[in-house]
Amino acid sequence: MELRHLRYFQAVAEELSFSRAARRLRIAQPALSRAVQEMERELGAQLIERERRSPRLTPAGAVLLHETGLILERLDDALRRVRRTAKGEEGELRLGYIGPPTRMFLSRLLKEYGKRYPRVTVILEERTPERVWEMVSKGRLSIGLTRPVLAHEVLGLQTLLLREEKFCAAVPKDHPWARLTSLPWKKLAGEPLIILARREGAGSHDAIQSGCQTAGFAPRVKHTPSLIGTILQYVEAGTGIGIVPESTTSKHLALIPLKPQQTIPLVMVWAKEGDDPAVLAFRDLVKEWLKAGELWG
Amino acid sequence: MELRHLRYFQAVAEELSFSRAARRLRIAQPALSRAVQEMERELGAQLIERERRSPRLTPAGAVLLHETGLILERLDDALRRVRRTAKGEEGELRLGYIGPPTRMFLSRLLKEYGKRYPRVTVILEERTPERVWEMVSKGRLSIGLTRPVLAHEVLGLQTLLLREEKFCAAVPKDHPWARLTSLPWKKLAGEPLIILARREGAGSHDAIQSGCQTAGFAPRVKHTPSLIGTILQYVEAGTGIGIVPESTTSKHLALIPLKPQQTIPLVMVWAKEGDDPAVLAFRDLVKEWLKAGELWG
DNA sequence: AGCCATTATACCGAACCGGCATCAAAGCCA
DNA sequence: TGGCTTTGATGCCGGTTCGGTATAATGGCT
Repeated sequence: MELRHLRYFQAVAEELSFSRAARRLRIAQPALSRAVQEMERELGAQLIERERRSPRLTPAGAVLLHETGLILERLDDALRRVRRTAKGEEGELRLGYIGPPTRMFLSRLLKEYGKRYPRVTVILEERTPERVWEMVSKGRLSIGLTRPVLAHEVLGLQTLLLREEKFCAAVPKDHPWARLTSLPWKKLAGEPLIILARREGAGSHDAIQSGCQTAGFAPRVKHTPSLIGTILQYVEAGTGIGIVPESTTSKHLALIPLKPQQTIPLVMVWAKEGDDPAVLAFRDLVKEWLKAGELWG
Repeated sequence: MELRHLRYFQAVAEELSFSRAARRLRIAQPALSRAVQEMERELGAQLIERERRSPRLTPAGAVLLHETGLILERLDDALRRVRRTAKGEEGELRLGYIGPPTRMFLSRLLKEYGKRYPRVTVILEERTPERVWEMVSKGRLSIGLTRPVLAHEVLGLQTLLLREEKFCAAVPKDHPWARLTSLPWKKLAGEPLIILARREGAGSHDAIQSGCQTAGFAPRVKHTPSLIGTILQYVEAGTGIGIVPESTTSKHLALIPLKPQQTIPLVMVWAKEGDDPAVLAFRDLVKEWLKAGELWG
């Protein structure tokens, strides 16, 4: 199946006539007949009924016509955007991020960015920390907001530290610990813990493990859901104690910083050789806000 | 530009290597180089930087990769749907309609239809009455809900009368006429009238003209907006008297039927030779509701 | 510096695409 | 009803193009 087939089919389906469509496409009619036949063979479906004088669309043909229109239109639009991007007339910023720790500033940041650079289309992709790294290094994302991962200086990637976050214990508001201003790790020994699944953030998971080890005990992990929100649900249900970064927010729970401080960084990451002005501008905006302390309010 | 180019580019951009991509595509590497070069020439834009050992995407290339993924995915999906439609495993109902007079029943009707035939995808297209006819006759729509137009039996189209609507004068609730239960056309002589633009519904427009002519005067038309809603706005602002079909609803206005009755039909229209089960089912549902009086509540 | 891997170029054969000529079928008209 | 016209399908041919092999050029790595 090639675009040629789609374009030819579209012409025939719109004109409801092979010969008229052929004239419109400036090719001979037999070529059209053959192209449509090829499509029908490949799809194993009749697209056009030709019994009568003027052909009619089958239901399948009607579906295809509709989709074809959208696809060709979309392609046209895409190629136009590519050309304009190459000329620097517009840009695209593909931003990958991890949800919870960016919630505090991301929407504000994007609003400001959109105001300053209205011709840049922003594409958001929420992924796991590792996936963000991988996609940035492959050029699928232009910028990532994520956790550091094990071996990352390897590839031509650069990073900027946005914040060091402390870990907190999350407990119900009526829990005996709820009023504490800090909590030693060793108090968690034996408690049922709820922490993020390792595949959703190896850094976070491992930092917690190491916090416990330093305090001299092995954590009793009860659940490892994939979303921070799910951790909070478990805690609210009284299933155990959640361990979350301090940027987490919750109405019904108390967050108590753990001591000694075990932190996990939030970083911005990008490809070293990026000369995309849209990306440069975003990096600069983040640096500006970081200096002014506006990122964290 | 052909799909081949898009597929090839996608492979290269994903692998970030011509030779690896070539292996994945089971073609030789030079063919790939050529195909990408062709694209770059056609677009007048560099997509991939090849200076270093491993190629990198330019901003334009990144935009194209993103769009390519969506387009190819969409195409895949479309072909799958076409195949399934041909086998009768799923269906598509492309329904064209005019907004205001269908508002009373359309959402209820579609809900019921969706419940009875969950495998049918419904595609809605709101258009002008003429456009609905045209699209049905060309097979772009499977069913139309619209006004009759001048010469329509010509094509192989069939119709079903859903309703004869009277015309009403729309006035503010505090207007002297607001309490009347009917209003003779001739009272409108000299009044500033607000009626729908002719291109949005020649039938409606002409029926109003003929109502005035029969009453022996030429209407003083003040505005002809393209939307019924706009007519209501004008009337609320005290700009004049609106003429609308009785199916119009408004909180702030009074609608007074005009006498002698000048009516405009609402019809369902479809292609005579339609054997699409999804369309058949819809027609039957409408007939059923029409008989039971459920269409108009 | 030399080797290896990767991409670009040159050339060639084969496949494919489109054009022409022709055929079969269906409407249109007298 | 029978010829005329129009439309889509089929067969065949020539030219373009697509992909493969061989090879050159380039850059990274040891």
